[in-house]
This record gives sequence, structure tokens and C-alpha cells, in this order.
Amino acid sequence: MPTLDPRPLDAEAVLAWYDRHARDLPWRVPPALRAQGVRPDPYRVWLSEVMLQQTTVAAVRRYFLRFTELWPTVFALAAAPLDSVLREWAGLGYYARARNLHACAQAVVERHGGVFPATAAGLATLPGIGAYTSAAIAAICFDERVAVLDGNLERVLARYHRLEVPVREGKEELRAVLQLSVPQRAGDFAQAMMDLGATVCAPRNAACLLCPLEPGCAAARTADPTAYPVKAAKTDKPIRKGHAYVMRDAGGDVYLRSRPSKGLLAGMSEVPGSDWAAELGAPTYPTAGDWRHHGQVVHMFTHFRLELEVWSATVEPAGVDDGWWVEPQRLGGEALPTLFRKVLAAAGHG
DNA sequence: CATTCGTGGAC
DNA sequence: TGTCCAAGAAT
Repeated sequence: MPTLDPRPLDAEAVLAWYDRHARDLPWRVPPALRAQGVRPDPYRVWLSEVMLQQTTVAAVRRYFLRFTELWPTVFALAAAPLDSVLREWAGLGYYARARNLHACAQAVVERHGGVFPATAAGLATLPGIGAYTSAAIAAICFDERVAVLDGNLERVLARYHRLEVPVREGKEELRAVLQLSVPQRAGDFAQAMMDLGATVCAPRNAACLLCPLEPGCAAARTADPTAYPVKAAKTDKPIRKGHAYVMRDAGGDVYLRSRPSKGLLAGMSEVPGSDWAAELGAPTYPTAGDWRHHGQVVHMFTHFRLELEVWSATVEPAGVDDGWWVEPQRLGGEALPTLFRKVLAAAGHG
């Protein structure tokens, strides 16, 4: 593999840009306040970073406000029932994060007296906190001079250095080069680089004229900077098919149950259904009733496409017993992933 | 180390 | 409509 020219970034230029263009985010201490010695609350930074894993700022904002309203401190979150955390997380995706979030809050309270560790190494021992998140919290909250490497930084650095291999193969090299650039204001630098990636050096649009790193950027000297990072070959998604059964009792209540605690949509609520397989089998209704077909729901997961045939019927409650019955107007408060909200909508509970 | 984990928005 | 992809972690 070609070794990168270890040119440090112009961190001063990046920080100067950030001082003028920092985005206003609910979990952020703006650079002017940070300069006055105001420190971010590690609880809020941690919560935001976990929510932001593979998730857009736009999607996170309202969940963050809701969580901090319900649970303003790590003690409050640690004391909350896991069920309520899963319910509030519903719709945000990657539900292992919610379980790890709760486990992490309890670990911070029980093992650290409610105080988050102040180093990346210490943070990385906690559930749901990996290489990126530990570095981000340590830099933002404690100005540890550690390389914070997320998808934005990978893109910016791949362009800056014209990395000719997919990021996965060059990631550690990028990390080493980035480490050489981290200034004293490590937290502002990390946030600046992420803002830069989100707004200036974006995936489909590189606004090089606005970029403080343009003078040293290799891709900016090419016809199309967005050609970097180079992509790995993609594989096509398999299709899985199955049936979903929406049951109502005589009063119109809807039947839900819990999914297993591991695997896809772990621990979330669901409408009963068949296995999901490459070939669609005949429907096997959970119990007797006036079963009627409502068409198909298509849902895209990261690694497969799911096509569910939606059925509904009015049934005798005695026929099923591993779940619970919910009034239709209370479905909104259940820990239902988007997939099953689509199913319920198709069956007339939209 | 490659795979398995969601979802909504931009284009 | 299909494709891409966003402040990754766990296994």
C-alpha cells in the first residue's frame, strides 16, 4: 500500500473557520463560550455521540431533546426502566445502541460514581463506546489530543491526501496522519473537522472555495474532488419475504409481542409473523379469524430488502398468549420499529 | 476482519 | 423509484 505523505493539516486555519462557522447544536458548547472556560457536560456529549452513530443530525435533534428532558442526568437515565428507553428510541434505528446506552449509564453510576472517565482509553471500556465515540468525548469534553476519526474525517482526509484505496484499507494510516495535526484545542478541532465534512467537504458536493484546507488539499487540484474517497465494489442486497399478522380483539385492541433480545430489532415490539426467507411460504395464521390480505410492505434494511405480506383479522384473545393487547391510540407509545409501524398502517392503523 | 446491526432524506 | 449514505460498535 502506498504510504501517505504525512503532511499535517493547518489546524489553525480550521479553528479560525470554526470560530466563524460552527453549527449551533443543542449538545454543543460554541467556541466563544468554550474559550471562556465553559466545558460541555460529558453526559450530554456522550448521549449525542451515541445517537449520532450512523445517524444524521436532523434525525437526532428531537430524540436528544426528548431524552434530556426525560433524563437530564446519567443518574436519571441509569434509574430508568430499559423498556422506557427502548420506547423512546423507537424509530431511531440500530437498537443495540439503546440497550448499550442504558447499560453504559448504569456502569458509569455503579463503577464510576456517576462521573464519566476523562480519557479515551477509560471511556472505551464502557458499553457502546468504541474507537470513535471514546475519542470524540475525550476530545470535546477534556481536550485530550486524540485523533477523532469518523465518516466525515475519513472523507475529508481521503480527499486531502488523495487516498487511492478504499478507506477501510487506509484507515489506520489516516488516523496516524490525523494524530499529527491535533492542536491544543482538540475538542474544537474535532468538531470543526466534522462540521467541515458535513457542510463544506460533503459527500456529493465539495465546496473547495470555502474550505480552509484547500491550500494543501490534493483532491482540490483534480477535476472532481468528490471522486474521493474511492469506493469498494458493492454487492447487491438479497430479498427476504414473509407474512405479518395484525390481530384485533372484539374491542379493536391490537396484539403485540416482544422480539428476541438478540439479533435484528432486538428487544423491540412487533406484530406476529412468519420467518423471513428467500421464498414466500403459504400464510400460517396464529389463530382462527376472518383473515384478510392488505397487500405488501417493503422495507429496506442495511443488508437486505424485506417484503412482508400484511394480514389482519378479528380473533378470540384466548388464541394467543405470549404478548399483550394495545388500544390503537396507544400504539404510538410502544417500542415499535418503523417496519412494524408500516405494517400497522397498511392494516388500517396509520 | 467481514458481517450484522435501521432509518429517513437527498438526489 | 432506486441508490447512496449519516458524528460506528459488537462480534
